[in-house]
Amino acid sequence: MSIEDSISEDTSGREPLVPKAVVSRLSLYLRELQHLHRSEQKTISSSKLGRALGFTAAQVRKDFAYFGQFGYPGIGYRCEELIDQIKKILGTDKKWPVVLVGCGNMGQALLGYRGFAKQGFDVVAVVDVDENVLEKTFQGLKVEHIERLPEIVKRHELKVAILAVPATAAAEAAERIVKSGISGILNFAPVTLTVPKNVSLVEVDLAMELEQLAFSVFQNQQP
Amino acid sequence: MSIEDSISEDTSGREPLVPKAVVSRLSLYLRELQHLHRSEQKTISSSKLGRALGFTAAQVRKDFAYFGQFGYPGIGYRCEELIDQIKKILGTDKKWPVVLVGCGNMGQALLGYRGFAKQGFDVVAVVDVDENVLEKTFQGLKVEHIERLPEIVKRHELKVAILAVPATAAAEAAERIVKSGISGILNFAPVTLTVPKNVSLVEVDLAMELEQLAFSVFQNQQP
DNA sequence: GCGTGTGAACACATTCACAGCA
DNA sequence: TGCTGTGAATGTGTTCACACGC
Repeated sequence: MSIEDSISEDTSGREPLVPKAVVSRLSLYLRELQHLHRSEQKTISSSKLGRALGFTAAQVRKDFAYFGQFGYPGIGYRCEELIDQIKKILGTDKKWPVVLVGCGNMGQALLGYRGFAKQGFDVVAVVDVDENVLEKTFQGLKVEHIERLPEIVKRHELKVAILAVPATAAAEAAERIVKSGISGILNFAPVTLTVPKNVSLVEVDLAMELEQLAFSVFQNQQP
Repeated sequence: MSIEDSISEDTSGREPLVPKAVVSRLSLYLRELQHLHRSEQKTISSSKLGRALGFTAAQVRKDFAYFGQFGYPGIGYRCEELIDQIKKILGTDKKWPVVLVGCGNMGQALLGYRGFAKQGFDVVAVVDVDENVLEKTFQGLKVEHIERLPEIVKRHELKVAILAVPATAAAEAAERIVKSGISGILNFAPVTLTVPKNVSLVEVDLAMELEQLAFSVFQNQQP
């Protein structure tokens, strides 16, 4: 999860700022709604949507209420309409070109992952420093040297980078990314990065997720 | 993050139950402490540890206080000692053998990821249903048919499975996993799984993480 | 002085419960 | 009747501020 606040700088402290927890549920709602939409389901009530995801009906309604009035009393929410609304809120109604930094084991897997494109994220360039992968082509993209990053960012008007290098190389890579003019980093390296506060950061640490699971299993065992 | 509570069933409602947010920070503390330990740093104060991770000193102290008194007034916390304590709390002071379910693109990457082993998680078996990978060997492990799961679980006394199959196959795979006696699933498929409440679930949806990042960038842009 | 542990105060998030609309 | 939108009440998590130990 993001270390930074998900919300814009609180310069004046007046706006009714959306809680970060709400934003993360928005993605879950979107995923479920897209699933319903594919199943030809036209509308859904807050209680059913909540049940599917493990939330209360009140929470579902309140979450949406932060952004406007999308529901129809007596009916519920129209799936397709709500999908569009959430996408607009998240900013994923438009395509996001992204650059992949690091083309090792994890990087190559992310390149092959079809799930990004489905939500509007297109990997349009790949950079690395390792001789072994430089100039090679993966999924139709030739790996360029990380020095090229500034021009790549400009050329594609990139805002977001996916960082998938070894832990030891992460800090330096992050600095290069920031200097290239990127404003958001999805970090897979198990290191706490320091970035300027105008740059957003989301961290995914797979070992940490397993630790959380281990703890949970551990608890449920001796009740 | 887990859909289930990270905490044991609230059967009687008396224990001072640890907030799930605390547990997720525990993993972050651990990562940072291990980093400090490798840098020969013997002790650390709550304020410095907090600053490194973006938390307040009070929060750091309160988090640890849920589990006991680990600090030394005037000194701080001894890194090595605290590492051991946190590992004991998370349950990662012992090795956790895990089974990987799904050996496609993502599964193979996870198999090659060295970060799991570093925290005590060993992938000891791999299962799938796809003819193309069955019987093949990856990272020294031969892919077995998912039907074998029950005996594999028993043989290695497995508690945890990593689920990395395509979305369409996830629900069925999860059911097989549950039936095989596993009590925790780390799910990489972008689907909401339904599991018995004695089974823990942690979800990692990479597209969702990118959505969160997109939103954050989107906000920071028009201030 | 420095730094922990902790009750009390505060801020934030969730749930309740009901008015109002289709 | 069914379901949304929302103020009020509750519950949970975070920060403050200070007593105490090194």
